[in-house]
Amino acid sequence: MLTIGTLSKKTGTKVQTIRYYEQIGLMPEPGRTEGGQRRYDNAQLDRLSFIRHSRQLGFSLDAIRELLDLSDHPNRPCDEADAIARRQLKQVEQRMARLKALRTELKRMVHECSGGRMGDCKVLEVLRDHSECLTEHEEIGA
Amino acid sequence: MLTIGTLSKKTGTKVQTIRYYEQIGLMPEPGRTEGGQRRYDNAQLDRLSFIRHSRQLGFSLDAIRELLDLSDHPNRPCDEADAIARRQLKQVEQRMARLKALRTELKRMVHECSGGRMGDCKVLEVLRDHSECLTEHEEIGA
DNA sequence: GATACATCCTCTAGCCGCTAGAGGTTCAAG
DNA sequence: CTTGAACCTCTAGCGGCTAGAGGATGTATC
Repeated sequence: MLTIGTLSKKTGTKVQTIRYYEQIGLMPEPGRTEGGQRRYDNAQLDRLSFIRHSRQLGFSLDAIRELLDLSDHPNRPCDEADAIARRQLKQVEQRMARLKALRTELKRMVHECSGGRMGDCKVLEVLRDHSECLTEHEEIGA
Repeated sequence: MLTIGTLSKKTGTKVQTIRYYEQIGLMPEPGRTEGGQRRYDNAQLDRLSFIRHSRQLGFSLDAIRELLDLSDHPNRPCDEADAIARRQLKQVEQRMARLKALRTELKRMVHECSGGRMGDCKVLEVLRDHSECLTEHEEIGA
């Protein structure tokens, strides 16, 4: 039986985050001591590790919820889990493409700035005038 | 004189967002009609374009605030603006590196899954067991 | 001048995924 | 039996918006 603190250390998840996952129904309600403190078993440790690892790979909590559901039905075909992972891969690739465009533009800004006064600063000039940009970039909320 | 709706269309910023920028002090309080509706001039249009473009390049609202301040002092040396842009470039590069690791891992997951049942699903297996990962990846909050 | 109706106003609350802090209780070691 | 670290609940906040309720204004047309 693990305390929430031990679980926290074992999985690298903050205590508050574990309670948060319980609150939103991602983690089940654990048993309690007489005094009301949470006690976890190994199944719950595995579940939290799964969640944590999925988060590291960038899955949303909603996607993780789906994956956890799927993993409870070992006899169903696994296309669905596969589809979720593919979706995530696609998102990562899109984000990378956007960042690449940003990087190009930022690099250009920084290179062209040769350390004069603000009035002639290339950085500020580029920010003022989008038409100076070579690439399309639609970051915001990515 | 522009209405908020016109400003919204010209800059591609939602009306609510413009009001939000005013609320947090990023946009100045504009003039008003007798009836209390906002009216904007060209200086404000330029300022919002600057903000919008900076957001597209991934700058935080705080960074933009600094950049706007700097751009009001054309005689100061431009190192500071330069530094902010370099910082942003660095962040973008870090994010890209992280995403690259994620992509590798996700690709592997998806490739190894050959469409059996959930019980044998490689996707779920990898998520269950971090030690199967080849790369380090510490996404979460990136 | 009346009417219609698009656009504007303020205000509140919600999104994601946590994180922090106040103020109080429980547990385990010595 | 005392200490003090770790636990508890609850509320509020982060960034950067976004959505909706419920009402006022502005402009074009008749």
